[in-house]
Amino acid sequence: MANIFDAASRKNSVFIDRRVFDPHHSPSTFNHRDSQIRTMVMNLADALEGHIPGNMILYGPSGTGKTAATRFVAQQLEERAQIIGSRVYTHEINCQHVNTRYRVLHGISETLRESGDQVIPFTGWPADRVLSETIRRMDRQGGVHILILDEMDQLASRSEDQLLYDLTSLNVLLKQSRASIIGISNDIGFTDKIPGPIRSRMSAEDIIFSPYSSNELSQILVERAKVGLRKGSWEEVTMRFCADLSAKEHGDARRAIDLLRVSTLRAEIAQSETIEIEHIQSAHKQVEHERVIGLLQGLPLHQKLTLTSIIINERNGVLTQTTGTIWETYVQACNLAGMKPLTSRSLSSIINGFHSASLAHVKNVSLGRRGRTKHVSSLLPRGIDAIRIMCENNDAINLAVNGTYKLQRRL
DNA sequence: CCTCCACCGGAAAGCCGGGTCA
DNA sequence: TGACCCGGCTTTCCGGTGGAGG
Repeated sequence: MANIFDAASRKNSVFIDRRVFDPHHSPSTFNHRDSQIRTMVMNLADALEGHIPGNMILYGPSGTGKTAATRFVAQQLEERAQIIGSRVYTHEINCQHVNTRYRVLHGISETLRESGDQVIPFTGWPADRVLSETIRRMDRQGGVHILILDEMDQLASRSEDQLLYDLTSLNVLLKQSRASIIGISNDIGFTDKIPGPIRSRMSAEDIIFSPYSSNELSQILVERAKVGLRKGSWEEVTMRFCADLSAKEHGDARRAIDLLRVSTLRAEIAQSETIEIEHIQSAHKQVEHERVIGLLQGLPLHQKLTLTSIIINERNGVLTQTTGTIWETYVQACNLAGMKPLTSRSLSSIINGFHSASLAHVKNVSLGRRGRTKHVSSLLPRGIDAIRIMCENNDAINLAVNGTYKLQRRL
């Protein structure tokens, strides 16, 4: 009797090693970022002799290899330190989630916890106490600590200035060890948000990562394909197509690699032995749809109501949407759902958030005597029923959408 | 050239739900 | 059990502003 898993047999899989398509995979060699890596190595070599390496800040859009290059260099540094018997430790903190003074210090401290140490709670302690515990543990370990702050720009709000102050003063407070910072940022203008005194204390060297060109992306994809895909299942020309598509939109290597992964899955589903252009095209569509659907499902209630208002306005033929017209529809929607609307100030921030998430195109415009505002239009891909997705399991939105539709039609 | 609109957006403060600690 | 702390979200306050129209 046929087994239901027969068709899904991996025997003829196009993949031979899926791990190289994992977003966290670090390749054993690192190409196309030679000058950046050289600069990092020059700075960090000091750590091997027990000196304090210069602080560095790596700038560049996402998927330009900042994190991967840093991990690569950090790993090589630790290997080298082990060989020559010098004490160098790297601590990587992703500030996307670990984004407050308390959490960052907590994160560093916990990597240094030994048996017998008190477990620092996720909240509750005064942050100063977490700082002194962190310093105690760093000193106990000794050597040089490299603190890698990934997505550091997420910290640059008022309340986190204190953290940057703490970290740049570490070498004054530490007695038995040394510390140095590698910041990684998507936002090139983020140092401007840091107060001058802290910026000058940090005196970091800037290292710029620009988006990969189509050529570079193509070579990266070929490198991965050589390791991860069965020989004969792919051609350079299809990798080129995949790279061109990615370079045109973002130049993000991570997304390009993921596109190749999904394309390969598409080829497997179609029981094709080779990856064809059409697989890449349909994967491209699928990846974009999944990104948007994920975003929509994860939106908080008022953001859903705001986006719903934008879509309703659009469907009702409002040609140029401004903050004002969205606000009116949004207030109606809230009333119908029996909810208290947020202030227009909050709505304005929500709309800006849609722009960053590429859910809407937002442009500041001046209408002269008629004031300044934003022009807003949704960027949702065709074929996605955004309102239906947002309505799932949400009575408030259902109520607001249906009511607002009826109301608008009557007008 | 000046006014003035309809917002913008930074800063600060408040609220609230989660937590620790003595 | 009350004082205290953290962090996310929100409101409040308010100075700022591009450019059409007078």
